[in-house]
Amino acid sequence: MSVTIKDIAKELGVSYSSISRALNGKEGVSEENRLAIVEAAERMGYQPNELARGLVNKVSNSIGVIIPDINNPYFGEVVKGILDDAKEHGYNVFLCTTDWNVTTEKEYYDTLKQKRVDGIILKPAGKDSRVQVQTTNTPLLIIDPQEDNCKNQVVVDNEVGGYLAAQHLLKCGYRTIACILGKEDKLSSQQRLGGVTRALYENGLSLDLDLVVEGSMTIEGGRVASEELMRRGKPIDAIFGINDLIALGALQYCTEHELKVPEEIGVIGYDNISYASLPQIQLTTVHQPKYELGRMLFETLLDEIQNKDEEKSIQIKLQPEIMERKTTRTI
Amino acid sequence: MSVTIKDIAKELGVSYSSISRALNGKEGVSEENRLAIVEAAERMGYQPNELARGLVNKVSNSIGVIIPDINNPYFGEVVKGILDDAKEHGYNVFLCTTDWNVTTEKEYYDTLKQKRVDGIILKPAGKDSRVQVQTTNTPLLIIDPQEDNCKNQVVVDNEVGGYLAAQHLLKCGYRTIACILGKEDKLSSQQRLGGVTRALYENGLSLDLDLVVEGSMTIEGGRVASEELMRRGKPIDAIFGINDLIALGALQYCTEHELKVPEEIGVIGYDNISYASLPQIQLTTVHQPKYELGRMLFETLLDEIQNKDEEKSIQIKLQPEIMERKTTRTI
DNA sequence: GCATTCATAGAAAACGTTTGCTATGATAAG
DNA sequence: CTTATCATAGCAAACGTTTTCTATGAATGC
Repeated sequence: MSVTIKDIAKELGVSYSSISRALNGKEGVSEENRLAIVEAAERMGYQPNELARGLVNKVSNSIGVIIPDINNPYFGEVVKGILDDAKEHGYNVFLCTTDWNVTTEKEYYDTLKQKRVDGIILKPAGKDSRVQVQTTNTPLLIIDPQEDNCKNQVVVDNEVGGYLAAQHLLKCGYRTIACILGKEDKLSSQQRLGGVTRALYENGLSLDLDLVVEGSMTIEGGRVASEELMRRGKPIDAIFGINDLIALGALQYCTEHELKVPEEIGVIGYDNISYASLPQIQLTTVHQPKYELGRMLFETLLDEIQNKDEEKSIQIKLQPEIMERKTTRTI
Repeated sequence: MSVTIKDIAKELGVSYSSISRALNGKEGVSEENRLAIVEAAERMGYQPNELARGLVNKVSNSIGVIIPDINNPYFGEVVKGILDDAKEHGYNVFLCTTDWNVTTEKEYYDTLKQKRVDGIILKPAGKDSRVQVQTTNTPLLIIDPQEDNCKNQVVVDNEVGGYLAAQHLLKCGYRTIACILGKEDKLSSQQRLGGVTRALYENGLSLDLDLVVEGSMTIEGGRVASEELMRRGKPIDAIFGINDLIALGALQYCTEHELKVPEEIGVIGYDNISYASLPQIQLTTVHQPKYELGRMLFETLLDEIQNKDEEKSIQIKLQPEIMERKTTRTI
């Protein structure tokens, strides 16, 4: 079908080893021949077959990215970071979305390995993710890893993020803080909740577990969880949504029930997705450097791909920061 | 490194053709052997090398998707549709984003072809997209194609969408309509503008070209374009943003300049991204069936992949619909 | 003028599959 | 009992590259 190295060889009457050498810039081919070869390749529209190259080189120059939800802007931006960095290094990326389903995750994981990707970046779909880190010889980089025993790690500090959120709410004068955790991402939720607890503790307060609920990590999930929260009948000063979508849902609940934000109730989110800064929204939130995270994830994975055997371990911890806007009162 | 068909063959003392046949469910291998083979493959953790399979079968079971911007929720949802449908058919997808840059587009296009993807879905990065449709033997499906001469086509009717938008504004009593087109996507912009013109014409009005500006297809782009529009000093009843992001930017401009929406000025968008329905936003817009579009795009591409030679042509036209919300007044 | 070095170029094996062809042995048909 | 049929299984080529090894001839050194 398409033109191969052999076609060029036939055309020029040289061996195909020479073609390969010329096109890959290796030595062992005269300048004269090299010129003729690249000219012919150009003219004939030769495009190297990466399947064949991959087979012999044991390298595919592609990676897989498995995330729960591409329509959550948080992942959108992380993916964009990965994509840009990957392109700069000559890699293509297979995008896979799991909808927080561990079975789907495993299926994608297996097909990616069969495609012989050089590495995989994975945000686990659940606590009981079936993907075994140790089993694999394909480098695997986990986003928000469960254990600290991962060789390489790039994270945005969840505990600090939770701490910052609670600290800010307290500073604004909110006392009783409710939290809506993400039922799909219990690990991050717990880490952030840990930070909240610490902030409360430092201020002589403690977390009321009746005010901690779980919701789906979507706008609708946040709205539903807010209902659940209010149904418990306890007074609430402020709501901490474990991500901006949930916080947006809480905001929606407040609008629908004519609760004045930020006067009667404060709302804070997490992630700082772009819509949080719209003038109509102005959601106070905890900023995560999403795009940078994406880039660092790829850089780290690449390092692992290139130095597979080395024992070096990379541990990068990015810092979240508070974005004060209009859904929390200013004192 | 990883276990191959030959390893299994050695383990069981059979030829590797038998392994291949057994694992692919082909006939020519006894039931007894088949059982032993699948058992051994399972036990040894065999994972077929898709690079090798692809090389001989001339099929990679992967496609490429080239879009301008994954963080525009419109593309996010289209991609999700493609992803889901692709998965159901055993395909993986390479995601590529161009940032509306035709050079980047061409680079991605070439590497995808080198990766021997079975097909490509492409939203052109610009009018002078360097990707030649005819040159290729890799099936290529264009989103919003320029010419009508494409063999296969799946579109959401842009002309009708523009018509619906203008029709709605007129129905609400807005007369002088300004349009913010997308400078990156002139083609869709023009098609939608055509619909606007028709609606105006049918109502005895005509389009004032002084009220047509171009902006970047982002929220900020919409805000900037609104400034430009207002600077022209002509009275404006309503603004039609060529996508929701631009409309959101226009809305932002209105908020900042204390223009009352929808009383003093109406705003309508296009796409119906999920954020448009937030209670704080309530953007009137033209709905596009994005997810369904994604699925149909893949279905159509798949058809082209499987019946490459057939002369059959697929033409699917999906219909947009108006979503009345709060940024246009009700009469 | 001969031996040595060196750059260039070709032959062939390898990567991990699939598949057409051939060989084997058993069974069925005459 | 011989021949034809058939299911099973192995061999080897092919897919399009890269790379090691070897061969060739020119240039160099003595």
